[in-house]
Amino acid sequence: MIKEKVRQFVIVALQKGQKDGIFPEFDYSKILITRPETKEHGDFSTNLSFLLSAQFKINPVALANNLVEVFLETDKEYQMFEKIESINGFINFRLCKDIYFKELKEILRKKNRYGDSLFGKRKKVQVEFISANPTGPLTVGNARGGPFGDCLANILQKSGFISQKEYYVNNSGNQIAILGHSVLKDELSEYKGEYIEELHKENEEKDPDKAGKLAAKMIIDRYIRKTTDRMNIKYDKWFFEEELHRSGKIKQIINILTDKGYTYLKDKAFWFRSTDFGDERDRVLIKKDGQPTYLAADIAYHLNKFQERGFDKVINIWGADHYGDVAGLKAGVSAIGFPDQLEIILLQFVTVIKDKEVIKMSKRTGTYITMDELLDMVGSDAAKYFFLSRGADTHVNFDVDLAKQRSEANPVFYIQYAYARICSVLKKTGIVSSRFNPALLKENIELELLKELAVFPDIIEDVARTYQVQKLPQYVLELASIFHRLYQDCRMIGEDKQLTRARLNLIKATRIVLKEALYLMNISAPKKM
RNA sequence: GUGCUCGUAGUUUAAUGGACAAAACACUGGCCUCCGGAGCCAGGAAGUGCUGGUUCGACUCCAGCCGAGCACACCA
Repeated sequence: MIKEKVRQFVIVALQKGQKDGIFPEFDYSKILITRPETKEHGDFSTNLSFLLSAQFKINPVALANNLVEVFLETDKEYQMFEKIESINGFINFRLCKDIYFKELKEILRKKNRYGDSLFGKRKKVQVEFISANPTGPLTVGNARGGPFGDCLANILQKSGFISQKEYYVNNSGNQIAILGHSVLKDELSEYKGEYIEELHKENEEKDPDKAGKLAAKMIIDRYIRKTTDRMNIKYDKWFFEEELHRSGKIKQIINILTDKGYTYLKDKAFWFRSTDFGDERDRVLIKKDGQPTYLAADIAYHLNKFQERGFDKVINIWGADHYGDVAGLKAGVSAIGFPDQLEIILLQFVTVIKDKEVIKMSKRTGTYITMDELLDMVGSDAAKYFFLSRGADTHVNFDVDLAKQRSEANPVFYIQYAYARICSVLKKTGIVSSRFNPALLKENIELELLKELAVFPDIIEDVARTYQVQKLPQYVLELASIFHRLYQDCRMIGEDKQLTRARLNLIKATRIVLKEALYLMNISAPKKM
């Protein structure tokens, strides 16, 4: 990664300066290497002088000037930079073009493995997402976690983790009984909607529990799975809660917690002392009617994840309505000996607006917009891009009436168009020799594209580190934009054979990165549109 | 009432405490005898809910207030 090379250079130069007695000891981990917003500020810049000035009470601007001299001196040996200068206390670096030319060859050589890293150290990580209750079709709100979890798992895999995708099916407990009653349409019926009508017609069971279980199975197969299939999400495993009850795992977890002394009996219920692990109140494991709670099953489920299946890390992507459960489950996971290995990402709710009114989503009242309806309206790629490009904490607004109209202008098509254009040019020219002289790429826009391509590995690692998935769609949009500008300004296939070959290799590299980024987002990369 | 999340151009969203707040859509004007016009160029448009504070520097951190969503179960 080019950014890391810059960081290493800065550290080496600093150490040299310290040896010469120019600078005092300093914590290098605080050094920030960033890409400036404007090109005039170079390829990378550092806040180093501000850090040092705060710590040692020196004027940052003067310090920056000194640092530049030290850097320039060090660079005589390394020959990495075209320009190092200080502006307003920032130190800006412009790298030699050779570095980028080498990176271009690297992309062409590594192909779709460009951006792969060992960041994850082959640790096993599980990403669990959507996991909506099997009591109805996926709503737009439920489905937000789909693209997010899918993309995050893909990026973690690319970053050297062994990642798996899982859907947890809560096919036990009260809600399944209620679903049964709803299918039977008796006086305890609650869920409403077309799918209930359909299940009601087909149902032959008399017993509400059995009817509910069967209905849940059908809802998974017929509705939920169909929707995840339409989004092309491939789960490694669908885990059924029922399994935990059947195999006695819940009893086991209660025994484990009891043996460790974290449980007690109160008001005829059996409690988990979760306050020992930072929770604000204790939680019930077994209700006074003898039935285990959802939490008991969930802790058992996580014991299975960590102990039986050996995941080093588990990332659960939940809707924000489950906020109240986070502390309880984290306490449970800590109690069974896996503290700090569970991450829970909460996705804020999607507000659906129709006819300028906010629709309250509820499967019980039957008012909701299903993900399938959204997919019918805008298609899978546009829907995925829409959700992916927003941060987890954002309260997304989704206007159904604008969806269709907006979808035609969805940036995803702009990105796919860039990909299709490249494919079209390369199809026209046939096989392109990989022997070319990158130094012929002299136009500013060519260099700009080259620099943007070289950022891809940074973006991947950044997402793997922060889970800020929206950085990837943003990056690809920028990349596509630079390509379109290049395409407008420069002829790819021209008189000059050498230049043509260099340019074709440049767009070949662009195609590699675009394709990989689209793959990670699970968005299609059409050769023709 | 308490806790969590959020409040940024007309709209939908970006912005590890860093440079003049960035894009897309919409709007206005322009660009193909030439590799795909689903494209390109130019322009107007917010100073980040409000009031203070911390800092060399705040959309970002802190306090208070206003507004929105969610949660505060022996439901899942």
